[in-house]
Amino acid sequence: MSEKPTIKDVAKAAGVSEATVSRALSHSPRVKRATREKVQTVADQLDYRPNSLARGIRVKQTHTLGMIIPDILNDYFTQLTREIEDAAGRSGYDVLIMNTDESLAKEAHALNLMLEKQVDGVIIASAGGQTDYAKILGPTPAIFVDRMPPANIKTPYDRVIVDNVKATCHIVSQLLAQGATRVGIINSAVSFTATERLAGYQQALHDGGIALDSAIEVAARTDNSNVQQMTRQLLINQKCDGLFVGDNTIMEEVLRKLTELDLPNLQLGGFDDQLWFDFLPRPIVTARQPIKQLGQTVVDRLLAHLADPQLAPQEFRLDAQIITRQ
Amino acid sequence: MSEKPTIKDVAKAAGVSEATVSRALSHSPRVKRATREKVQTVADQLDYRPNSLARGIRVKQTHTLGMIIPDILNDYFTQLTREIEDAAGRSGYDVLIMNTDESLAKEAHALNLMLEKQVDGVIIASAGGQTDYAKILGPTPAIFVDRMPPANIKTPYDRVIVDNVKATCHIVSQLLAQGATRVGIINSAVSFTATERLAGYQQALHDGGIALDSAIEVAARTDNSNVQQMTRQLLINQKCDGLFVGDNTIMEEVLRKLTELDLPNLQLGGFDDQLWFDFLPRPIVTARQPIKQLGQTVVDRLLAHLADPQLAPQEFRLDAQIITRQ
DNA sequence: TAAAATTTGTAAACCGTTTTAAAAAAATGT
DNA sequence: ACATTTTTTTAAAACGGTTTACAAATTTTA
Repeated sequence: MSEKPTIKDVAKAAGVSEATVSRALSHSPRVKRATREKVQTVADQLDYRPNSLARGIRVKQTHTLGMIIPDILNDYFTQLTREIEDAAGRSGYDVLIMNTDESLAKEAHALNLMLEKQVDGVIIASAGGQTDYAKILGPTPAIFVDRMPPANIKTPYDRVIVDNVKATCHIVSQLLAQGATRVGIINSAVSFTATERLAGYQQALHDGGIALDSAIEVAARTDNSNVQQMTRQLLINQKCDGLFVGDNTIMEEVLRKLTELDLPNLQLGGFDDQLWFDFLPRPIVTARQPIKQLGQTVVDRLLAHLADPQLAPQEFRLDAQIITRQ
Repeated sequence: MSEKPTIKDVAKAAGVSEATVSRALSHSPRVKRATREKVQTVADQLDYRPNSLARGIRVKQTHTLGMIIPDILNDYFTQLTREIEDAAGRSGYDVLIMNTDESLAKEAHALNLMLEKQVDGVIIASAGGQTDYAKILGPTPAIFVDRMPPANIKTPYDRVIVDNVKATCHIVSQLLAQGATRVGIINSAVSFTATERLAGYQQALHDGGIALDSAIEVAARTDNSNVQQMTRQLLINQKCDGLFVGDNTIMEEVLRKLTELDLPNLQLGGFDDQLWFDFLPRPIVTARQPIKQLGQTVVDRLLAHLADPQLAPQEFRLDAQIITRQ
């Protein structure tokens, strides 16, 4: 009871050698049926569970993938995580999840931990920064999803991502179609996706024949109070009648501010869809990402790289679905 | 490049023995400063990272805790996970997270995986069912949080949980105080917390001098359409002017149904607080759990059990905070 | 029935690290 | 300078599995 049984204990109890137990439990064909059954029952009875550390060190693979997400409180990433877990599970792989809270230090820690635990491959939604992933990862395969590494750093990895430019362009165009004449944007300053979404915003204004107004275009997020202040700035001072919000977490602060301001005619749009947007008193135009497909693609490609390390890196762009409410 | 460096490579490159490298990198005092520095630079230069599987098998601990949650899409559990990760990190422990999607099969798989990976202890929010945790876990310490194992199964483990009875009683009493005269309940049928919340509901009615009406009291959840149907049943057919909702996920379905029904005078309350409840057109009375404190307690106790396996199991009841809006 | 082919079991090597015990080197005391 | 103590380093033995090479047992073939 106080010590975990090892393969040795099972072998002794079953009256066979350790190697036989190993073969029996891994369903090797080179063992008599009667023997296998005997070993199996003894193992069950002892509650024997092979030590995967010992196995991993010998066979040099763990059938485990690492997944690094920047914000476990963000619904988008939890949904993505779930889909990736599912897809990996279907292929017999388990997933180690670590959250970095958008911190580079935590990301480095998570990456190190996973490599030390000898994951077979890692899935990264980057926290940004100038990390040299190739140097850290060494020969371990990896793939990026949603949050890419900075563009100035060369990476030999696959990238799976939604077409942010196109989707944002659609959303903003929709706001205009719904009657907005002056659309502002609140965007997160740093991330890879933010840059693309800004481009989509600009594209939509251009397509709509609307001159860019630098006063309403640039908006960097630093903290929550900042967002509320910017909301006021854009909607009251700048008199915007349309607003595009760059992501989930910013949207929450915007909505909070909107409960104070009385602006029934504002046309609101944002990236990432949430279930509860349906319950709000005001319709929001959103981009719903094909999360299941993203997850499946990520896992398929990573496993393909495990099977063939020579596989050339590639970028996958999927289309988001635009949700208009009323 | 194509092979990961081992301690042997470092030893050879530094011109010392493997044992010395091991000591140097683990900051053992039994190594000369000059030697340590030399080893360190060689290790850095080779991008050497110790194989934690190999270490784990030798030292018989991994400094890793496993955490099993029943629903990664449920905000409550992601918040709890984050707090537990933080608390564990402060004590030098890492956390392996696995999601069971409320499935007993996945829970069993997750538990097995963690034990095979030799986690030092496991934190469980149970998916219910009649699992004999003590048998599965063997000598590995564990602790339960929020979702307890079924009451008829004896477990030698700590339990950390909010006082569901008291909190629910408060919420329902508040609904009554706000003018409700006939309060219904929609509860999840199976879980441990559901039973307690039902008791709290009954208590509040009793305290308010209101007779129990079996027609509105019992409500089991099976699937989503079921919830919407029950909402209609209680609010229209049974003419309830107050409603208590047993958890997060049920609340979403109730709110969806409420967008169809025109019931401005309904007094609504539910367990678990969400940020976005603030943005809804209707105020909701909720119980906000002391998640940070729950997480810290869980980790503290689990680590205490690691240090002293003899420590007697204990139950910790924390109070939830009742949030009334307007 | 002997020889060959096949199946099954055994012992030993191996994976990468830590640790124990012993040896080597350096420091101290006389 | 030599004996003794102290500090560093090393070689070898774990840790718990898997796998390989090989021997033994069994079955098939001649």
